[in-house]
Order: sequence, then structure tokens, then C-alpha cells
Amino acid sequence: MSKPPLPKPTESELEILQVLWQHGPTTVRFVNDELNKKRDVGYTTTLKLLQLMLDKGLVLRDDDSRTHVYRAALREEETQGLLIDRLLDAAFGGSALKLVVQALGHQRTSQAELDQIRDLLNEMEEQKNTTEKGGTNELA
Amino acid sequence: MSKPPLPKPTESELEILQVLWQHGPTTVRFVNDELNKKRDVGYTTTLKLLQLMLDKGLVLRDDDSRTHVYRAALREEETQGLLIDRLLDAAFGGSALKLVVQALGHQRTSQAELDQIRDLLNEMEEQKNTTEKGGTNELA
DNA sequence: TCTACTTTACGAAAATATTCGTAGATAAAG
DNA sequence: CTTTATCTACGAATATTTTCGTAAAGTAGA
Repeated sequence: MSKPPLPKPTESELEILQVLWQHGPTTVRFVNDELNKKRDVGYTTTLKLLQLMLDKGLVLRDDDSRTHVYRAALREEETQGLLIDRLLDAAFGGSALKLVVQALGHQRTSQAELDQIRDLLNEMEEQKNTTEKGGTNELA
Repeated sequence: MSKPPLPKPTESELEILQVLWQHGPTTVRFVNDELNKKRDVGYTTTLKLLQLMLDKGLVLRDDDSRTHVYRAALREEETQGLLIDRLLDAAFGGSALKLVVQALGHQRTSQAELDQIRDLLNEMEEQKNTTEKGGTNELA
């Protein structure tokens, strides 16, 4: 059952992961260029970060060619789930409700987004009902 | 209008803030005892943290009596708002929707909580409709 | 008072996270 | 082939966060 807990990404590592998620597998150069759109980062800094992340298992890499290609080890949703758990525990006393209220109340949320959330709520209640009654269910 | 941005609390500082929010103004001793319900922390560690937080302006203290009494400088919701913003930017590419979806999907959320969220959605739409004059927003 | 206990202040070690310089290898350009 | 550019590896300096030991002073009880 080898499952080394997979350490939590730091702030800087998250920046990089976002680039990898959005763009897909890519090079140090590309990641560094992306980071530099927001702030100044040296090339070797980004390289080092990616190497550390490789050690931690946060990213994987293809080093067939001289210019290595990195990709995120976890899918965006998994990592986000971890972070939510962390924040929930760290600052919201475990209450998802409080978190949602803050997220919605604090940000400008469009009508379209509100609708999507409403749909999600419906789905979740549907889910609850069907599973409670013992039916096998499928996700859309 | 001097408003020194008020630095973001670290992980450890958040632990302490939670105690202060939940219990109200209290002593180092009490905070430390609370922390020790979850993990081992030395008394002077907690003391030092609170002193640093005082410097940062994260907490205030009453040192009339020898045993000082600390209290959170910001209300729980304000700090949570800051953290949400931070996480939103750091890991969700700014999408409150994604965050909410993750929070709801990943946690066990009770029916009562779902109802509350639905109410919140209704309120928000109500708000939107009354503040905006024409129906300028795209509908579902 | 004398002693044991509690508290604060302070300094600094230990642990983590971030940054970058330098060297050596490979590739590309001329 | 020679020069220039790019890339990786590695070590180490900085910065930040977390931890705790020690000293000094107040407090309470024997």
C-alpha cells in the first residue's frame, strides 16, 4: 500500500501547479515565463522549485529529451480538495457552510455562477435521496 | 488614513485566532491548553506567537494585570474573507464557483446546511434584482 | 521571609520555504 | 570548429516560521 501521504504544496508550488493545470505538461522555460507575467522570478528559481516538487512527488517529468517536460501529479480537483480541507480545518472550524457563505458573500458572483451552484445543490439532494433509498446511481 | 495592510496570519497564528474567536479574550495559559488538546506545544511557544501577533497587529492585549489578556484584532468573518481571497487566487484561479463546488462536493454537507445555502442564493438574487434596474444579466 | 510556582521578555536555535549563482553538458549558430 | 545560448544539477545564501531555553520579576502559600 505504498502511499506516502504526498505533502501539501506551498504557496509558490501552487503557483506552478496552476500553470501546469492550465497549460498541461510543459517546460521550465514556459512555467517561468508564465510566473514572470505576475512577478519577478529567476529561471533557476523556478527550475529548483520544480525539482523539489519532483522529489516530493507533486509533479512528474519526462526527461527523454534534454529539455525536460513537467506535469502535475495530481489533478486540479484533488489538490483543491486537499486545500479546502486544510482551510476548513485551519480557519473555519470545519464548517463548509461558513466557507461557502464567505466565498459567495465576499466575491462578486455572476448570475450564471449562482445558477450553476443551484444546479449543484439539486444534484446533491437528488444524490442523497437515491442513495438513501438504496438505488444504484450514476453520475452524469 | 494609515492602514498598514495587516499581514496574513500564518498557519499557527490561525490556530490561535480560532481559539480567541471561539472563546473570546483570554490568557496565554488558556490558549496554550487549548492548543495542547490537538498537539504538543510549549507554553513559551504560544506566548511568543502571541507576542509576534501583537507586533503584527493581529491581536490586541490588555496588560493591566500581570497575566495579560489577548483578543483577536479582526472579526472572524473578516479574516476568513482574507483567506478565501488568498486561496481563491492561489489555487482556484479566482473562481469562487470552483471553490464552492469543491467545498460542497468534498465534504459531507447536511440537508440543513444545503437549505441554508439555497436561502443564501435566493437572497443574493433578490439583492441583484433590486439593485440592478433593468434585467441586464444573461438568464439561464 | 523563604520557597515554589507562574508569568513575561528576550534571544536564538531549528525547521521550512524561497531565492539565486556557478559549473558543466548539450545544442544551435556562424 | 568556435562561439554563444540554453538547460540541468547542485550548493548555498536568505527569508520566514516555529520552537524553546533562560532570566527576571511578580504572586501565593508555608
